[in-house]
This record gives sequence, structure tokens and C-alpha cells, in this order.
Amino acid sequence: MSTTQVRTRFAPSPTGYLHVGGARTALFNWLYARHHGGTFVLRIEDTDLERSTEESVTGILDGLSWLQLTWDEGPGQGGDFGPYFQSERLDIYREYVQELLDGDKAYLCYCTPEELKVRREEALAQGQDPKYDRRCANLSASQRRALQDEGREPVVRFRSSDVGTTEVNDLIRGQITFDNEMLDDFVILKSDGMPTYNFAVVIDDHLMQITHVIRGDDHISNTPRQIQVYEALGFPVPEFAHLPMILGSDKTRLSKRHGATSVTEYRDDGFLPEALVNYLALLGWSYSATDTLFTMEELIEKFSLDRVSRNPAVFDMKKLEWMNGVYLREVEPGRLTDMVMPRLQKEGLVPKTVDGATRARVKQIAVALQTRIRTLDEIVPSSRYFFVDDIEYDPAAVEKFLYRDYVPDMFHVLHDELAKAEPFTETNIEKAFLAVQAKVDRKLGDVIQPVRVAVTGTRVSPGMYEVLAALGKDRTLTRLKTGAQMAKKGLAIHS
RNA sequence: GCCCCCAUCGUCUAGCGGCCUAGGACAUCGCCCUCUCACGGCGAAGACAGGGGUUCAAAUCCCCUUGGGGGUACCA
Repeated sequence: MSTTQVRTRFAPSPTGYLHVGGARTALFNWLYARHHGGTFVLRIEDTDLERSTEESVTGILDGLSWLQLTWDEGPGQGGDFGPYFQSERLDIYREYVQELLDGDKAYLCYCTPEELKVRREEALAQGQDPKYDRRCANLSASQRRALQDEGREPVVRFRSSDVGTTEVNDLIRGQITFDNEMLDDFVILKSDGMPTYNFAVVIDDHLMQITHVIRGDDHISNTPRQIQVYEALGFPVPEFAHLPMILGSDKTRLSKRHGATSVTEYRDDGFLPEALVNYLALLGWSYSATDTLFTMEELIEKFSLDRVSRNPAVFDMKKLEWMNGVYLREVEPGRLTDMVMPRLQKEGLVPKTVDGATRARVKQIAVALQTRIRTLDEIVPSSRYFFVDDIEYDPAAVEKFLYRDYVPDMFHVLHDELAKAEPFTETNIEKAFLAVQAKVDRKLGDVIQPVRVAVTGTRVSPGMYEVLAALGKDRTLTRLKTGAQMAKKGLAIHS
């Protein structure tokens, strides 16, 4: 075990929202740093001028913050190794590019993207490796001038070795060997003056003193290129750990067509950050044969790279939903009310300004539905009948439970019993029901199910007494009257 | 095409040569609880991709095949 401070980083490119795969990578980096009392760095890799946007940066920052994946250095945090936006580090890259140029470890290349594309396709068509043909590798000064005069903007290419092998020592996969022959002279500085990923990542990871590069295994193939740059510059090579990919249900790379892939989308749909984190932690990592539920603290304590899997993992929405439900059930009533309130307001079910009585009622409803929702958003459809007067009736439910000959009379009796219930509490409501049940001499279910349909419009709801108490006496009595009329009409038509 | 990675129930995984007639979780199904649903409890079904080796012994080690994923950009 080395005594050097562990420093990890998450280095997203701001070309879109924070993807759950990215969040998982961030999480593992964060956990590794926290576990070792190290530093977690956030660096924005915005060298792609075409695709990088300000909104993406904001979205990524928001997503990480929501997940509680706090960074010690990076945007908004500062740090001794900044700037943390690659677009602000251009001078630094140029300096090292020049160093390579001076040492003849890199050279100017004047081939245009179009020319390269044609040559690549030709090579492929002839069954040859589509690597750069090095035609600019040994240009004379006058040749360069001629090309320059044609108006060509050069790129800088790394002069890569094509003999021997490059070894990647991966903490998760062990040693991986690449034939240097496979690597071509890749571009390190684009014609617009921006560095490419494979170059900038090396400079930054070195300068930011990153000790452990933990990233998706789609970067494995890039690693030998990066190692060659480390070596050309005389930088020590950090540790690498390549995480398995996250796939969709069809085993292809997780993308939008598999469903939600954005962290903020999960937030908006009503997932809890601790549930998403717990779920993501289990995608590629496991602690034991039996444990699946972990708090953040436990994750920090138990996380280790040697328990990271090598297999790609399919993102299982069902399991995430289950896990979210588990966390949801643990939420205190007060906090649950706070979480549910804005969603009800957004739907216009609860007014924008909430008085004490309304809040108490929402709390009562939220608690009643707590074991029945898997995401916060589900509160909306499952509680609608508490808030609106023109409830929707499920025809099948009406048919089955309301169109019974004893129902109209029973509803009248129940109506009068409930009218007497004061205060309108669960216990008093239960007394009324038991009295009615005795009077009509039927099973409790035969009393309750018709009432449930009359009151909620459906055959599914929390406990009847709980529902009526939260609904309130007035609405309950009104719906019983309406129900009795519906029952009468229905029975008349049927007979 | 070439290079690299990966391969245990439908899914996430435990397993790191004998403890495995392969364990857990989600999903599925059944039963219990019960005013419905949910929660909870109990139970069932369900996997070592195929073929060769190595070994007294292989899910575990090696090789091949097959399958999946990734890379091969002036994207990251």
C-alpha cells in the first residue's frame, strides 16, 4: 500500500446530460477517494467546441450534487491544480505539444479530414489496417511551407512506436498487452488549436496528480496511446481501473431508447438520490453474497476495486424501482410530505399556498400511500380521488361492486351512520362500518368494496377507514349519495 | 477487417480447485396476513454458453469455438 494521497477524478465532457453510466463512474471514483481519505476531483473536458455546452455543465454539476457526490476540487470549488475546465488550459497543452515537437516525438500533419477519410476507406476496402499512413511524418521545411501555402491548417500527430508492446496494468482486469504496431500516429492537437482527448487527459491527470484513473472500459483501447504519451513526456503512469459498461435490456450500450438515462430525469420522476446511488453501486460492484442495501457511509466503508466485476451489467429498471420503494418507505412523514407536495401542486391538486390543515391532510394521504408507491411521481395518479370531485370510475369495478341489489339501501344506512360519526376519525368510521355490517349481515368485504368503488372510483386503495378519514366527511357523504344513485340506475338497466 | 474486453438463474450478482445436490437480491408464480391493493412473512420455479485439456477433484486454471461489448475520429 502506497503512502501517497489517493486522488481520483471524474472527467465528463459537457456534451449532454449526466448519464447514469457517467454517474456510476463518478460514484466509484468518489467512493474510492472517500474510502482512502483521498481527494475527488471534477474536471470538465470541454475540448470539443462543436458539442460542448454551458447547459450540459450545469446539468452535470446539478446531477452530481443531487447524488451527493461532492467534489473537493473543480468547478465552484477551486483547488490547487486548476483550472478545471480544459478549455482554460490551452496554454498548458501547447507547452507540452511543443515539448514533444522539439523532441521530435510529434510532428505537424497537413492532411485534411476529408483526405484521411478517403484513405481510410480505401485501406479498409483493400483489407488493410485503416491507420494513418504517416505521409507527413518526415516532411522537410520546404514541403511544410508548400502545404501551408495551400491554406492547410496542420494538426500535431504523436509519433508512436510501432515495435514492441505496451502493457496496461489494470486493477480490475490484470495485465493487458497491446502490440504497438496496432497504434497509429494519433492526433494530439487539432487544427483549431484544441488538444484531443488522448493527449489532454494525460497532461491533466499528471498535472492534477491523479493517482487512480477509474473510468469505463470503453477506454481500455485508448490506454496504450495514453501510456505512450506519459512515457514520451517522462511522466509516471498512474494506476488504471476500467469499469464494466452499463447496458440496456438488449445488451447494447445503454441509451435513450432503453428508457431514462439521465440522472436528472430520475430525480424528476421521483427517485431518491440515496436509492439511485445504492442501485448504481451494485452495478458492477458487490460486497457479499447477501447484502444489497447500503447507506452512503457503508458504501464508503466497504467499497474496494477488487470487488468490482468485469462483466457488463444490464440496467434493471424494476430493481431500481423496488429499491426506491424500500428507501421511500423509510422516509419520515414530514419529509415525505415535503417531497410529495410540489408534485401535487404541479398537477393542480393542491393549491400553491398551503395552510396547516391542507398540509396535515396531504401528510395523512402520503402516509396512507407510502407503501404503495415506488416513485414519488406515483403519488399523483394514486391520490387524485382525494383532491378532485369529479372522480373517474373504473367501469369494470362499478359493474362488479356497485351493481349489487343490496348496495343502494346499504349506502343510505352507511351514509346516516357516518353522518353521525364525530369526529370523523378512523376509529369512529370503523364503528359505523361495523354497525352497518351487522345490520345488512354481510361480509365486511361486501360492505367495503362497493364503498371503495363509490369513493375512489377504483377497486384499489389504502385501507377504507384511512381513506375516508383523509377524504373528509363531506366528500365521503356526497360520494355515497352519488354511488347509491349510480347503483340504482345500473340495477334498473340490468333487470 | 484488425485489436482489446467479457461470458453463473430472465436481470444484478456470490463463488477466487474439494465447503456447490451452485448462495442472495429484483422480476415471475403459489400460499399466508387481509376490506382491495401495497407492505410484510413463507415457499416454488429458474443458471455455471459449447468443446477440448490440466488435476485424484473444475463453475473456479489453460486453449479453441460461439456469443456479446468496446476501440480503430481533427468525439470524449
